Amino acid sequence: MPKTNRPVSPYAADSAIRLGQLIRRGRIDRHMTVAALAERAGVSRGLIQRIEAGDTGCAIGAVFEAAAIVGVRLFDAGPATMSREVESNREVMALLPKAIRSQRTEPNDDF
Amino acid sequence: MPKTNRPVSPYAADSAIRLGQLIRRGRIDRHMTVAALAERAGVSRGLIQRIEAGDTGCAIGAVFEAAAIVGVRLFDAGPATMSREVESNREVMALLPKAIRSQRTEPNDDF
DNA sequence: AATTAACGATCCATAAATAGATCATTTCAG
DNA sequence: CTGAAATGATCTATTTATGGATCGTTAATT
Repeated sequence: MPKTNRPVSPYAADSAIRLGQLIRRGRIDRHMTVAALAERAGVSRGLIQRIEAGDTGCAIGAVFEAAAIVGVRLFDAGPATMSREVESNREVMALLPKAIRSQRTEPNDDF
Repeated sequence: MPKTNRPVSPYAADSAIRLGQLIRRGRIDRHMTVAALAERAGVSRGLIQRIEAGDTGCAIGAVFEAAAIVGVRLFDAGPATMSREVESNREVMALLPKAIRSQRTEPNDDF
């Protein structure tokens, strides 16, 4: 349990917990100790524990690093294709409007 | 560009950038300004900018919160099913070994 | 083309995350 | 069953992220 926590929605909190589960599972499947994963990720043992617990305060870089090491696939792209995915999407991004003007109809809460 | 950055692997860095792209795209599709998203997520405007830029230092809770608001689907589970996904996986987790003993073949960093 | 909101970047003070050490407990191997 | 190792938890010092303000630039609308 983290010392303190900023308020987050249930979906965001659950997403962090889910990712923590995937990381823990991947680590155990690979017969790695928490300490071993921490060392390879370049972080402390305590941070790995918080990551696996789904602490929403952890830096996303540390979490993704741990995920990568234990083989958790992010956003339907493996290590080989993630870079290309990002690159090809830059073109798409370039076509989007650079600034949003009208708030139009009240922000959609439907999801 | 973030002030400072802890070293992360290309895959982790690209993953953060990819998620930032998805969030930015979702925000623009919904005609939301950066400021509007920031307010709804309960964070500062500057943080949203860093999130969309793929800054690996951002708290994962803030990133997932922004993702949720603009409708980015995480780990193949929408808001309705994420909670159940986590819950049903607790049983699976319970079956895994609680501690890892043998390093098996010492983490061979031979290459 | 002019207007003005949105954006991106930077600086500083403050709040928060992280590292590192330590201790108790659990759990696996012999 | 026993011993050693892994885990989980907690504490403090330090590093770092974040909020909030500001400024120049960009770009959408008229």
